[in-house]
Amino acid sequence: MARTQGSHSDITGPRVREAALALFAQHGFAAVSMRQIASAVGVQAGALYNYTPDKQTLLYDLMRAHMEDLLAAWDSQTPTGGALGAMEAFTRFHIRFNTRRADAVFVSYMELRNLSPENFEVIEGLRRDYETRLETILRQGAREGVFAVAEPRIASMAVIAMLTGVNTWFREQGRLSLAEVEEIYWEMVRKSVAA
Amino acid sequence: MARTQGSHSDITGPRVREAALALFAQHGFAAVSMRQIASAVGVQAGALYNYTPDKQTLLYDLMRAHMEDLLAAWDSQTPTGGALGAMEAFTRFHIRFNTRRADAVFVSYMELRNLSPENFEVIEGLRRDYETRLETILRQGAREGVFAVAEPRIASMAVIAMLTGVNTWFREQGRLSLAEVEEIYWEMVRKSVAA
DNA sequence: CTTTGATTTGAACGTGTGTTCAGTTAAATC
DNA sequence: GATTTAACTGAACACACGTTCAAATCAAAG
Repeated sequence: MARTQGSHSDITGPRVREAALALFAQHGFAAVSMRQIASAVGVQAGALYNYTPDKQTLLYDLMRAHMEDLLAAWDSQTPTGGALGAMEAFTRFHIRFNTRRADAVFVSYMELRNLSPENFEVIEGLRRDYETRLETILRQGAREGVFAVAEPRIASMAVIAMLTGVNTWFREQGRLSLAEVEEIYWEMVRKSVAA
Repeated sequence: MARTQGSHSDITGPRVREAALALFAQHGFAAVSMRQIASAVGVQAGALYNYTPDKQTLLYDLMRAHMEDLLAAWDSQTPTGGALGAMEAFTRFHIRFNTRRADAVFVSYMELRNLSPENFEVIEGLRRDYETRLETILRQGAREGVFAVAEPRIASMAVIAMLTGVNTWFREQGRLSLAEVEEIYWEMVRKSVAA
């Protein structure tokens, strides 16, 4: 045998995904060609097919990886302080995680309609899983008497929509630091679900 | 002279815009061809160029019309009851207006990157105008002592993000009526900015 | 140094793109 | 009914698309 499995592959594979993510975020999935991605990586278009069976699967893999990272990152935390503590942890986690991966967040939201029905179901399921994490906190808080939410499922979607909105305007070099942004949003979130 | 200006034109023009809006919302601007739009209207692709100079301008006109409708509809209201009354009016207005024009809202948010720089500036300006309407209410409420918001501009974006999120899950035939949805969101919004 | 096979190239495939325009159609005016 | 002209067709333009694959390349193993 010659050449251990994946020598350039170990480098090119990630670079393909990085370039695709950045380009998809900037121009949209449909507006980006395989040749553009290849050019950003520094290979010919044909070489991409060593790393993905097709363009659609490349998108799907990016989105699935992002959603699984998100869930794994949250699940690796163990918030203390009851429902209120969990709520604060979730708020700060969501803002921090999402602002650091703006491209992946953007693509995972904007390009859902470019997924095949089966792939869409998987991604949508992961999104629902994430929402359920927050819904569980809200229900727990209602039992504890610290939250008053008429519809925990809808409240969880409302809070997530509000927090994800940070990505549309936040810039690392802007007037407000990430810590300040967390503070502002945590205050609003806290009050919005408070008993 | 023969034929008053625009006979079929009066009918075909709006139909082109309707078809384009629906298709852009469903598949995305870049993924929709002029031939698809023409086919939905029942004409050949060439005929579309009687109604738009090019595909890009068709998108721009749809987005501008939507944003101007939004601003005009809000400005035609004259809320009473001080800042709190205005806030409630804004919340209910935004939900009602946006759920009824889901396609236009979706396109106006998702396809910003497909606008030319000049066109983008115009649409972004209209969006800022709308946010400023809400920001003004928040500042007024702070003066009145009924609201406590550290950053009115950011709070306005947070509230709008939360309210626009309704569009991602609300269905006319769903479990909750629009009135119930308004109620749930108004309670959350009210508390989130309350003093 | 030769062998091996993973990796990449480069050209080709059929199909679709936005846009243009000479020519056709048909409705409204005189 | 003849005339006018807005509205539309249908074909063409040059170019770009995703994907395939035989051939070339080249780093590591023997």
